[in-house]
Amino acid sequence: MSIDLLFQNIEKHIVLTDKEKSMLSDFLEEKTFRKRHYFVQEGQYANYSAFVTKGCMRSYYVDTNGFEHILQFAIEDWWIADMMSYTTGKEARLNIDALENTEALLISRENQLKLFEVCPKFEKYFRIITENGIVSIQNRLLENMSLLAPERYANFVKKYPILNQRLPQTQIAAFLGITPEFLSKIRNRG
Amino acid sequence: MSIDLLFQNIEKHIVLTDKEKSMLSDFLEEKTFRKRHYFVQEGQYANYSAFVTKGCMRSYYVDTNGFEHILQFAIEDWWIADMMSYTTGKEARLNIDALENTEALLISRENQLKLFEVCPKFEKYFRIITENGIVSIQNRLLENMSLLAPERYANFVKKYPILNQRLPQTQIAAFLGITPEFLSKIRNRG
DNA sequence: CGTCTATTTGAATGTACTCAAAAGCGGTGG
DNA sequence: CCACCGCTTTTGAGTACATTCAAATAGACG
Repeated sequence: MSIDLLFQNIEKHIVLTDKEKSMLSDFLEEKTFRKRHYFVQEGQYANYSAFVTKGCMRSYYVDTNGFEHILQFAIEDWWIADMMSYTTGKEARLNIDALENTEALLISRENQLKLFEVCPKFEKYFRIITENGIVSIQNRLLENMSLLAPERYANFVKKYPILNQRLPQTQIAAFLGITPEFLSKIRNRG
Repeated sequence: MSIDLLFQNIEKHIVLTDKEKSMLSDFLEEKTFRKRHYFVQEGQYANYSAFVTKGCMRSYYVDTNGFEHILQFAIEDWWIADMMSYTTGKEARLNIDALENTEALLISRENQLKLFEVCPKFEKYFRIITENGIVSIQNRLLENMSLLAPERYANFVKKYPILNQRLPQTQIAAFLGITPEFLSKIRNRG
């Protein structure tokens, strides 16, 4: 069962009883996204968060010149959402779509908050992974500010070797904040 | 009382009883930092988080060439910490110091976690402000990737007019990810 | 095999940096 | 009150990193 992946993920941080597992399970929806299909589109109320159990999704911002800037990739065992829309209820500014055929477990913000009331353990779990998320994006921001593109790419390969194999170069470039042409030059020289 | 500022901050998100307030109060330490003095230094175990009640602090990373990159400013009513060290217990990679004479309320990670056990409301509060923190830093990362320096500066002025008045140009430049010389050129018509 | 997309390569360009020097500003002591 | 010191800001010329645009090549997929 794909939900076991989520249970395992949660149990890295807190311990769950069978009852809590089934409670959580009741609050989730399973959904598949075919390659290129959207989970979230800019302008929508994106009140769902997705836990990927198979495949790969990405969240990205399209700037005023039409360029895409990727905030996050989510392969198996990762959560992805437009946190702004999800937590505040405002219109999403991000798009989230599937880079591969993808299976995910969805939870609505409403259900998530209910879950927190019924069982504060889950609030602890999300507090912890949100803390981890902050640390990770802070690191990324500092890397972007302090390193040149070839170094950022080297770090990316080191940190996410699987993504480097699995994703097309355009996507990696849009994550690193450089053009695909320049990434090509980095790969084939320095 | 300076702790009232914190209570007000918390009560934007959850409701506190007097008992809970005094409980929180017992877990906090009041501390002052003179201008240029450190709250956290790279290499330390930075197991305290600070809520600034007066003055201004900054967290920053010093890269291998000795350049400072500012992650966050914290004036009155803001929390600041090396989240990585605070949450994982590892050695800090950031420095945090006072840009002005500063007063802050400190909470140790240990006490914070105790507080969560005694009263899950506080875990909710920190879950919420951590969510808000993610949204804010995600926006900043996307701005850095999609905007030119003059636009980033314009947004900074619009978003933090007080900081723009209150901070020296070198600090703002180190936050925006540009050199002080270039910020000078932007300000004087660029 | 043909079409569509992704990648490679190169020349010209742009954004921001480096380095250096000058000018402004604030605090301190004479 | 003025003179000096240290620090920040300004300004300019030359340079580095990365982009843009265009065209050629390679891959993927029906």
